[in-house]
Amino acid sequence: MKVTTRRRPGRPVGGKHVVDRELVLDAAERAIRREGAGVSLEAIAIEAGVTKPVVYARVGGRTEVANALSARLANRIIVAVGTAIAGKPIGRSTLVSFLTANLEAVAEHRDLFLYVTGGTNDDSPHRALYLASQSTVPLAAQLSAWRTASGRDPAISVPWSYAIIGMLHLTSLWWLNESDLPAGELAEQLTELLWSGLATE
Amino acid sequence: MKVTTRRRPGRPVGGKHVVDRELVLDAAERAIRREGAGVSLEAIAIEAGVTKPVVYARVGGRTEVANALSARLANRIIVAVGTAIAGKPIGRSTLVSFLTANLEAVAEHRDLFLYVTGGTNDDSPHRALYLASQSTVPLAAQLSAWRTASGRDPAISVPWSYAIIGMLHLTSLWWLNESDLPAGELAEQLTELLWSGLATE
DNA sequence: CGTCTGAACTTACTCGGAGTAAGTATTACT
DNA sequence: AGTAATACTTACTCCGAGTAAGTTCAGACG
Repeated sequence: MKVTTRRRPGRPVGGKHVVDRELVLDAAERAIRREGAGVSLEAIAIEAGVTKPVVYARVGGRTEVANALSARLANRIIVAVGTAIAGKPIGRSTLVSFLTANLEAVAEHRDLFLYVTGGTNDDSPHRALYLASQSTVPLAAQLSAWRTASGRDPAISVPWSYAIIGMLHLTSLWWLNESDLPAGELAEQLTELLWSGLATE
Repeated sequence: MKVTTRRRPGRPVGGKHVVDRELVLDAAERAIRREGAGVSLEAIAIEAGVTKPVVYARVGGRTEVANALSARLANRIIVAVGTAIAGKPIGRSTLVSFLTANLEAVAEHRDLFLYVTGGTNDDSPHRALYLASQSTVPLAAQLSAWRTASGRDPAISVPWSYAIIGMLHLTSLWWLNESDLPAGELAEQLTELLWSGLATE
């Protein structure tokens, strides 16, 4: 006999949603942890204790799930980074903290990061941008304010933000898969490039 | 009556391959140009004038096709960049040329770039790294030689290469989709970051 | 010259996942 | 009580990846 007696069709007793959007996304994260980045929507639904159409009703199809998880991940990273550099003035050591916090956050949510970056559907370029933009917005704001404060052109901050996020993105991917450097060390190396530039001076 | 009488089953008259690997990849590029990054293998096969199993025999499944096209794209970029900066010593203006050539090459092969970066299958993180590594290898060699020549630590050049490629990668994506800056201008902005760094000095 | 083996294809599947239509049980309203 | 709306599940369709089996031609061997 089966352990899990599947829920019968029909409205559930109590009349209320059996799971809400957040619970579906929680389930999605667990499913990703278990099965890797290639999870099917059905697996996510089962993990949430419901069936596919419920997932569609709460959050949407594959793209929407991925976007929602992107938002979650971006948010966690932003929070982690925010607390790591809270109060510090912009400077070299703050940059190290920023990068370290980023790397550590990515490592902590490894599977989620791979799921989100490893586009499982066609328009993953768009999602890559979507994910990136969530991270770039606050970063660009910071940069812009900083440049303005030091009397330099702030217009450059948008492309610079994409540049920095992209740099972190690929470096993280490489680091997670093929390197065993400590996060702090890699952060230091990236800081060297980002803060001082290539120039020999 | 049909225009194209489909090839009959059986060995073709003449007994030789009707298309080789390169022709299949050419067809893949055309198919991508026509249908965008979401092309099916069947569409590629038809474009090549054959059927799916031939594509499998010549180059392989989706992943292999994507990898092969990655290699092509990476190669073209490397060549374009190589001729753009041939002979020039490493320096700020060479960096501008490097970045401009990269951006222009990516723009020229827009669809291919989106196909390759927009992983259509599960392990696109791995392919992203694969694509990246092809670009990073020569770059890392350059950087390493340069750092050695100027008496500095060359070990840093691998992560730096990934950093630079990643930066270019995401910036290109953003530029292709949501910006209309001239390539040279964006290259100038990136150079400012990459050469001089964030530091105010 | 006929036959047999292997090469180079196509046809025709299977398999799995995304997305959707239709059915069923419960609640809420009149 | 009877009806409408709600919140599910079942049971599809559709499409693409990948593969097994069938078909035709070339070359070798008698």
